Amino acid sequence: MKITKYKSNNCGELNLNNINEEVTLSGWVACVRDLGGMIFVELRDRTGFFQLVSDPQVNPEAHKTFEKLKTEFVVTVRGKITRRPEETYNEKYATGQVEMYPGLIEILSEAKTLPFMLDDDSVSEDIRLKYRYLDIRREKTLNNLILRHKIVTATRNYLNTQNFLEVETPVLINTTPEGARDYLVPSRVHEGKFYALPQSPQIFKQLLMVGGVEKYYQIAKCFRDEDLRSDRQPEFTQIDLEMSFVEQQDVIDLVEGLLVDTFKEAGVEIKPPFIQMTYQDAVETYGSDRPDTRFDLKLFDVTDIMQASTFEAFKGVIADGGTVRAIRIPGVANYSRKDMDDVRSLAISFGAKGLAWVTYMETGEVKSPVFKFLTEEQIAELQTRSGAEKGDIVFFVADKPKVVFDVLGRFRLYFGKKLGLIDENKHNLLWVVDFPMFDYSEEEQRYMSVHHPFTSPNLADIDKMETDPANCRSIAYDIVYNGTELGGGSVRIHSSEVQERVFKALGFSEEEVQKKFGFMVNAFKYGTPPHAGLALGLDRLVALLARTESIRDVIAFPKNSSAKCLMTDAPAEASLIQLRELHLKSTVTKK
RNA sequence: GGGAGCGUAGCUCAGUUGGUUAGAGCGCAUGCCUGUCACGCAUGAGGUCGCGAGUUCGAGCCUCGUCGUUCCCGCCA
Repeated sequence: MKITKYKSNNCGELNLNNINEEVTLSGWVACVRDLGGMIFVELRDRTGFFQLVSDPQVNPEAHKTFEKLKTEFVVTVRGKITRRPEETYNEKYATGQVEMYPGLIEILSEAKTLPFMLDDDSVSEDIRLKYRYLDIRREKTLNNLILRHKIVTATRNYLNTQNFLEVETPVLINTTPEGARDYLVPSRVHEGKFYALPQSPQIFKQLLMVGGVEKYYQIAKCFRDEDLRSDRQPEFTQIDLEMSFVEQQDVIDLVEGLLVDTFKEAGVEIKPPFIQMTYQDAVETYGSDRPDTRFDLKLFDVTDIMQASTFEAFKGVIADGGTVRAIRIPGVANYSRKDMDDVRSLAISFGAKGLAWVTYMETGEVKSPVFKFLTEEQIAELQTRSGAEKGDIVFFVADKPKVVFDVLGRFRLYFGKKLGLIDENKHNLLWVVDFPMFDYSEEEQRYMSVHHPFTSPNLADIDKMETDPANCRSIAYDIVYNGTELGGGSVRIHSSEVQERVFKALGFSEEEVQKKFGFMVNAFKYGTPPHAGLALGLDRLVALLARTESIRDVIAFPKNSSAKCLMTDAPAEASLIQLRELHLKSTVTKK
């Protein structure tokens, strides 16, 4: 390291190899142990802890300063590294065999008593966020930032080696017609007009492909004005990349290599190629487009059995285009009536209209409210198909396919967690491919893009865009890690004709297309390479590798769950002068 | 927008059926203590029980409202 006036070495890097070296250290006083005579001080910097000792008989001058020290004072010390008496070695610290009797000590900055103790892991998050600069002094928070840095560095190294160019795209752009709510920025120069902050650099990175960049990446800030969750912040970071002259598999190969390198930074070894599962398989088997395959509990189809039964409720659902699926939950046959009521409420809260079940009691008895509608053969077939054993319950949901898969998928996760079936040491990565192109929105009464409007349809399904949009597949893919969507991407449309057909299928008029995407459609008329790309959620990736629940833990200065910064109090009111300059008038009435 | 949980000392929490002066640990202050490393010992300071209203002879505790915070649903191409 470069030697400065304040530092010749880092605290955490000293050991027996440095004995007798004269060093200068600076840092924070983590702890003072005043024994009356001797005083022990733990000095902390980014790298770790180092013990200072003061003895009034060794150095009375320095000792006077030591007596003034309090927690979190910033000090600089100079002295010789010495070996601790062997019986006082501290195995807990890397520097536990050495210490220093400083010849010189200077207090660089005093500190008030902190509002919370740095070694207390149970301090509530709002206090840590209010004093985030103190929270960052905590080893855990700092380590998360260090891990994030390592992952970003590994990403840059990997992509640079693969000949990618890192290109910045603008932050002040136009609003995005599809997708999330935009953050708007009023224009001072253009009265009544607004920029928006990007939800992603999507259009720009595609235009970089038109521009011949061929391989682009960016550690890109993205903004979405939607309600927050522990894994969602209003501003977040994507590892965004795009490549020309490639197909889906080329992107997958590249990203698998990237993930190997980034996971390595967290000490996790993963081995591509990862499983590729179709969207349809994922949804039918796991009830989710981001299946957690760390545990089994697969859904299965019983539509045919119920169709052949005399259970009119289920038969009606099936006649209306519905389906009946089931899941076997092991070891819950002893559930009380109340437990079962809770499970039923859970199903209803997940969107089911009702819940049916078969209980395989420990005694061997098999009970179900639906047995009266079934023949012996059908009951036997149910057991064969479910593989149910004594102690299990098989749950059924009948509804529109979307509802059934969603409910049973959530059931699967709920019981997976509750019954402790999830092996936390697994690192299951998989690709979900063949996403549908469109999804019908009841609210908007039209088809919407499942991915985004620039996603290429599967060439085999291209004419379904007009004839059967619901069954038109796209060339879109998601990377899923332990049941979390880490990122996704697609092969993009590179033909302006196909792009116009997609816009039409989405219900955009020609005027709308010209107005919103005219520049893009035009750009594509000047020679566009086939291209594809993907974006990874950096915050989620780091949070998962740091084994923390919330992405706030891996962001230096995050917003709380109501999108507020507890440290700076942003967002805040703007002055009337500012508003006037921006041609804005608040509609909020003051209380 | 909806649902649930939480809010008592600087921090983390306890507080019985509504009943006298609201407690603990840590931190902080002062004193003692020469090999500590969660140093130890002693003494002490520290409270708008989030805020407002209501019920009651009496509210930290019950009711309503409100604010803050967390999680979930909706939302997040």
